[in-house]
Amino acid sequence: MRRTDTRARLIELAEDHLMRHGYNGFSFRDLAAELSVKSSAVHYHFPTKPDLIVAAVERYGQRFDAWRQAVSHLSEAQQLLAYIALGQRVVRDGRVCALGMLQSESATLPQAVRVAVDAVYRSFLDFYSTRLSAAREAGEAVFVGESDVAAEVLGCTLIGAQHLGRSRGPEAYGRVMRLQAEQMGIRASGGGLLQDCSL
Amino acid sequence: MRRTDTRARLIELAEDHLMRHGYNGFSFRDLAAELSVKSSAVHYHFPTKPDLIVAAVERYGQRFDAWRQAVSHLSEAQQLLAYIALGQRVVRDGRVCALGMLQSESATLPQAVRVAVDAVYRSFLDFYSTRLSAAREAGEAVFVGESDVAAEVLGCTLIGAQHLGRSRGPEAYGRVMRLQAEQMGIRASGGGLLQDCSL
DNA sequence: GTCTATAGGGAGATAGAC
DNA sequence: GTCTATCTCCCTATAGAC
Repeated sequence: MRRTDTRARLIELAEDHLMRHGYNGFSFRDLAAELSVKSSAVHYHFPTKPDLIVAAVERYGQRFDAWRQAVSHLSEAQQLLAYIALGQRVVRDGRVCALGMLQSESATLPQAVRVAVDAVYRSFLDFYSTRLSAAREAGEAVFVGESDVAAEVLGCTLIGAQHLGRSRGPEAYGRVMRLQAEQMGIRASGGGLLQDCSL
Repeated sequence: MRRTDTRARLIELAEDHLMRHGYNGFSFRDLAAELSVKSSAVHYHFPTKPDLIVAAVERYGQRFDAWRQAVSHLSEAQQLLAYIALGQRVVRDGRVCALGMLQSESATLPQAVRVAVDAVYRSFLDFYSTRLSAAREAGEAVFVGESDVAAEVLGCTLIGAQHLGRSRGPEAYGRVMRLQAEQMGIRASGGGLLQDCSL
């Protein structure tokens, strides 16, 4: 059977496997089986595994950029809370942020993948940092020091909470992030349901 | 060559590999080579890989208990700061808390290992929780809500910061944990060098 | 306790037919 | 674009000699 969208499907599938089992937790054969093709067909589209993963990570970054765009109409604090809520849905789905997964595997990753992860990580940090900074000025957040560092703190806690949430239930993620948000004085002033900002 | 301490050495080695590359990041052959024996000798001491890892995790818990004992003379806040400082030395050494590593792999772990990790995790959480609670009463910490949840927050941030520290340098760990400690109002009142509490 | 030898399987990757 | 077939390597694990 001749298909034209295998390449795109592979990137999607790879992203999902990455978030569930990490770089070393799945093989080309696994992906191939789910698309009812052989692993050699996968190698046709992506000669090596790093090639595929880099593509998946880059797409992950693009999707995040799209998400940022989609929630940009919300208040600063609401955008942060929306991302935290998004993180919980990911955990409920048995997954973890792809960057968090890859970061924990960083010592066993091909260099090309590490580089790609690093680039996308900057996007995420930029989001946290700019929102936190603006939120503080708008009186929607209270924290000390540079917003860049506060952004790192928030990111670390979120990743840690996702790992925790997978082994001890999604409620653990909720508990942790709720308190952390409170500690950073993140308060939504505008109202509105965060559940609406999925994607 | 006939040895009597291979079993103990294997547990030590396994712990180290666990902290560097995780459960799926090393093999019996790797350990065997480092002890200049064959992998079948490893299987003699530990029939299966989960057997070895469970033993390593349990020993990790025992070492942590010993560490708690060793720092118990310090003030509550100092004990917390000592653990945070210990975490940075681990990162400088290219490693990560074994529990943090295993937690991120949780989806691909044999059940026996997950159970062992869970048990030891409770030790760590108990440490955070009791120290935070006592520190708050002693005016050495300021945070809202239950100390159990604050403990989870601190633990998540620390694990996340260790992963971050490995991919972006140990200073990142320091930045993050310094701010997080500050946010939780953790202040050492007694003085004294934290560097002394290595173990 | 450790060895050699080996079974049985899965990984990433390639060659050449269709 | 996808297939079959195959290579090479590494993994966990076992049997039986020393």
